Amino acid sequence: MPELPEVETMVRGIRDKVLGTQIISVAKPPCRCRPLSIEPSLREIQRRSRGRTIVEVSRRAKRVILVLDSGDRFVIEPRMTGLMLLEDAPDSEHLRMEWTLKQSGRPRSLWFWDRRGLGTIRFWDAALAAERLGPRFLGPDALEISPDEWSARLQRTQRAIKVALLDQKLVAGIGNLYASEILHLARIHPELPSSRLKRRHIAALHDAVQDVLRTAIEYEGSTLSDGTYRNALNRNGQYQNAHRVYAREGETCPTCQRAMIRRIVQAQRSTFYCPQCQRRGTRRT
DNA sequence: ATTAATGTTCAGAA
DNA sequence: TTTCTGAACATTAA
Repeated sequence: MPELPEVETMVRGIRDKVLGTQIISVAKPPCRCRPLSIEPSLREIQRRSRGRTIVEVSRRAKRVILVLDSGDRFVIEPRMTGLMLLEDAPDSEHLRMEWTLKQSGRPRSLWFWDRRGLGTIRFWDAALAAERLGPRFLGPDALEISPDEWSARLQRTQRAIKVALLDQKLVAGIGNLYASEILHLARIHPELPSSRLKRRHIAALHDAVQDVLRTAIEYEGSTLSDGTYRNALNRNGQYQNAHRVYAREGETCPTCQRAMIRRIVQAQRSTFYCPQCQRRGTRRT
């Protein structure tokens, strides 16, 4: 499920061990599953990355970025089930990429593990990365956008607010799970058209995004019942225990303690909300 | 045993 | 132009 908090956790988990190391080699481990989507060819990536030093480990939206001293960079997109790992993976069957790094003279492996195999790895120079990670493709990071910017961007679409929050070009980093959590905390009905949000909605949304995403990062992300997501040391996240509505259909709302959490489908994906706390109308609280 | 559902993204259709 | 649909894939729950 890597959304912003999970990807940030991956970055924090590997940064200290990876920063300043030299790349000895890059390889696709023998794995009987379908080939990893990479660009350009593995051969060219190997040629341009061998011997280079990793000078930055960062995140852009839901992507992990490894910047090399040449200015080239790996842009890793975990999509549904991808993980960056320094320790043992859940299984060896789905290891898709291995970086062998030289850390104070000794080799050390960094892995990209991905069960469903929808993740991608791109190797781009600085200019191409600036283009592909720029405003034409991705909106501002969800943790950095200001209330005014929220307002301007939400005004531009009639889609339901829950659907709009998943549009990475509008704002980058929020996924299906955190969209429900954020709207519940902000007390906004998920089907409210984005362009109809009032100033107080925007203020509440901005605060809820900050609150939910920052707390989720502190908890090292959410590990769902399928157990796929783990942090870089292969441990579970803990934020799932703090979920207010996600996957809690039928449970009592933690805010009002009265209504039952409801599940609806929007844009073919589950949305969870409290019909009591999150009203479409113009009323407050 | 089929079918539906799962966190994401993108191409192509409406 | 904007919005919607389905597909990519692997695995589990119903």
